[in-house]
Parts: sequence; C-alpha cells; structure tokens
Amino acid sequence: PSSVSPDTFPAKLWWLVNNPQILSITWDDRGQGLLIDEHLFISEVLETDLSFAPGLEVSWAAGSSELFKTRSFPSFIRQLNLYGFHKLSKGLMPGRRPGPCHGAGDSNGVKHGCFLHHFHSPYFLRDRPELLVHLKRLTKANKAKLLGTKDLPSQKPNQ
Amino acid sequence: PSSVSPDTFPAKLWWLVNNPQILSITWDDRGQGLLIDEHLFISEVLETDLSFAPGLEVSWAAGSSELFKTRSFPSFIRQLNLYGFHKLSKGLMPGRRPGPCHGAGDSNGVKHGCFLHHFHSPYFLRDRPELLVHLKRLTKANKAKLLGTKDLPSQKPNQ
Amino acid sequence: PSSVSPDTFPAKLWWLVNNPQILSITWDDRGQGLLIDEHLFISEVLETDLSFAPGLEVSWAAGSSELFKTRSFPSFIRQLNLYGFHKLSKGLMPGRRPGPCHGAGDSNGVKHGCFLHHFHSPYFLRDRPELLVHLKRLTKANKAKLLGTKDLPSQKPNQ
DNA sequence: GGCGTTCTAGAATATTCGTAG
DNA sequence: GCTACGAATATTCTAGAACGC
Repeated sequence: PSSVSPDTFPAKLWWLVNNPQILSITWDDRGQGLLIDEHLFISEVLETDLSFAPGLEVSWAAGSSELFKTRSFPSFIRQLNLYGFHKLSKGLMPGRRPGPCHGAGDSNGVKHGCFLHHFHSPYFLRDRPELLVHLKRLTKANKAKLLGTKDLPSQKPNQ
Repeated sequence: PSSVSPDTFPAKLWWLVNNPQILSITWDDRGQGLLIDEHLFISEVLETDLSFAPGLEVSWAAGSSELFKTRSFPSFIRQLNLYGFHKLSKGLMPGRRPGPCHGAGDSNGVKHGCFLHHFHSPYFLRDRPELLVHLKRLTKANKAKLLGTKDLPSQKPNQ
Repeated sequence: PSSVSPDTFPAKLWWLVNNPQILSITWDDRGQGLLIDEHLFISEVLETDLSFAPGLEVSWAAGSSELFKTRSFPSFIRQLNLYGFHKLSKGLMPGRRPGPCHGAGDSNGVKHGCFLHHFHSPYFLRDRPELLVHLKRLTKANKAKLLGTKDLPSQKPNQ
C-alpha cells in the first residue's frame, strides 16, 4: 500500500521511532504516542546526513542521504497533522498533569519553551504495525472517504 | 476526567483541587464548591514553577513549569466565571454566614479584603466527575446551545 | 490608538527592532522589513527575563518581566501574520535573491535550516512611524473593513 | 494525481481591561 | 463595593492553499 511504501512519511516515521540509534523520537510509556525532542530532532535528523551514521542502515532512495528534504521543524509538524496526528498537550496519558507542555525544562532550572512534543494517532501504535495501512494523508479525497466508513475507531479532533 | 480536554481550564482546576499537595484550593465541606485562598493560591500556583516543587510527582514535573500563563488572580477568577462558576457570598451554602465575605480578617485583627473565595458550579462536584463534561466555556455559541436544551441535570446547591 | 498602545504586539515589535540592545531583530538594509534571527530571538527575547537586562529600560507592566507570554517561536510568527506581515522569501525585496530561504548556511558549510526570517508589512517601516496606526490585527471585523478601502500604504487615508 | 514543503489563516481557549448592574 | 460579563488581544493547535516534483 502507498502508506507503507518506504518513501512516504509514515514509513520514515516508523523507522525513526523504532530505531534505537535515534534518540529524539521515542514511544511514550504505553507505546501509543510519540515523544519528540525538538532540539535533538533538529540536530539528529533534520540537519544530519544520516548516511554517515554508523549502523543506521539507511535504505532510502540511493543517492539521497537525507530522510527529509526540509530542515524546518514546523514542516515536520505539518506532516504529522496531515497524517492525522494530534498533539497531546493533554493528559490522555495517566499520570500527566494538565498543561500545554509536560516535557520542557532542564536540570539547571533554566526557563525555556515546550520542546518535547507528544503526538498521537490511532493508527500509529507500537504494538499494532498492521494498522499502519490506515494511516493516510488527509487529502480532501481521503477525508471524504473516511466519512463513509466507520469500521475503525476514528478520532474526534478537538475536545 | 477522561472526556475533558486535558489542557483546558476545567482539567487544570480539577487537578488542582484534587491534589493534596495543593493547599490553596480545596473542596468545601460538602464537596460542592471550591474554597480558594487567594494569597496562598498566588504564591503556590500562579507565581510558582510547579515543575520544581518537591513532592509533586516528578514524572511530569520535568516540564514546563507553569500551569497558567497568567500571574493575575483576577484573570483566574475570569476563567471561573467563563466556565459558569459563581461566587457564593450570600449564604447559599449551608454552614456559611451571609455577607460579602466570610474569610476576611486575620489573627491580628487587621482588617483587609476577602481572601477566601467560595465558588460553585453545578457541574464541578467532588463526587460527580462525570458531570465535568457539561462544564463548558460560555462562549456565544455554547450559550446559544444551552438555551435550546433544558435537560439540566442539576444537582442543586442546597438552599 | 489601539495599535500603538504599549501592551500590544506592534508596540513591542517596534520597541524590539529599534532597540540597539536587541540583536535578534533588526531592520533590513532599506528599513522596509524585519530580519529575525530565530535562534538568537528565542534565547534573547522569548526565554529571557528582560527586566534584568541592563540598559533595556523595560517599562512594561510592573511585575511582568516578560515581553511575551509565549516561549514558542511559531506563536510569534502567528502574531506577525495576524498583523499582516508577510514573509519575504520570493525575492520581493530588492537586493534579495529568490528562493525559500536566504539566511541558511554558516561559514563552516554546515547545513542547517532557515533561521533568518525576513518579514515585511507596508505599515511597519523604519522611517515611517506614523504608519503604525494602520497596523491592525486582522480580525474578521478589521478584514471586512479593509475590503471596502483599497488604499495603498504610501497614502495616509484617514486620521 | 499524490506527496512534500512552505507560508498563512481558522478556530478554540486564555488573558487582560473596562464597565455595566 | 463587588460580581459578572463583553470585547479585544494573545497563544496554541490544526488546516488551507500554493507550488514543485
């Protein structure tokens, strides 16, 4: 299927989160969401030529050593939203206090922004790789299709 | 509070009042209203970086720090009103004497303002977390909706 | 006027760009656009308590030491867009080459993202402070008003 | 046409100020 | 005096739109 072809965003994301060499994207405790360290992700993925990283087995298009063409973190976020991910600034996870951000801050108490992002998609779960085929780009056509089918748990944006 | 969007005001309020570490917001005797110690709330919540507070469950404490972006107590009160809370200052709650304020005065007899606030919402009750879904922001749209429905599952404050 | 009241975004932006102590936001060569160094801006403005910076003469709200309540650069960009600023990435300004980004790259040839942003508004010009009154938030109401008038920035329509 | 990247806008909540009642 | 609310701006998350490949 198109969504699992190795050149598309979902495949790259799956590869990133499941690669122990990549530290900036990890599963959350329950394997139901992504934890993304913005600063680390920029330096580790967006600004790095992964073909030089040992043990990474980058098997993307031959000459292309970069995972993404962009070096812009907002563009990466746009992709997440295009594929139906939603930010969990939220306590859907037990043990989290409410608030817009639950990952920032450093050991020195230096105040800075929210750079640990928590994203979720019902079709992107650590222990359910078979659901990946449902992770489709939310084009107008795909969104129209989703309105007709209700066989799988769909997410309600907002509230 | 699973069905309540967790980074919104109601979720934060619920978290605050039910957190034994937070002393400035507590349930009243019957669990039907909030008791808010203004001075303590300012120092304990509004002006405090909660992520570094000891004993506050460090799992989420790594984070961004502030529950609210404001440090203004009136802004906090504005939120209470936006979500339909009303101040109980007229003896509506049993065991409270009527009058504009039942928390003023200190041990030195110094006369000052009312710093113990008593607020109530029919959808914010200690033993009825399922009612939280009805605690909606009173925007124009929401207010229009409420006019159409009269199925208020009102757990009334005792009179 | 509302747009130049000291608490609003335009006033803060004007203060920033004209303050020689602030290095992250400067006028471009012709004084017709803003040059914003993203990384420097984050550390210098968003994450810094400006009240402690010597020589900055911060005269914002007394207790409030921060210029913005956000520490998120995207939120800052959202404000620029809300006030009608547009990114100059297409060679619209003379002396700039076209392309999506003209600030990336460093002396070491290290590849990194576009972190020098070039924004423009016809009402935010270095030598035309009197035009600031026209820099209005693009709310629905204001946008409706603008549809009626098609005056160019070089004019001084009303006032 | 689909996908990726970029810039901008929509929509909901949050914060502030002022003022009616 | 004091409570409640309208209205404007601010912040956040998501989506639209345009363009290139």
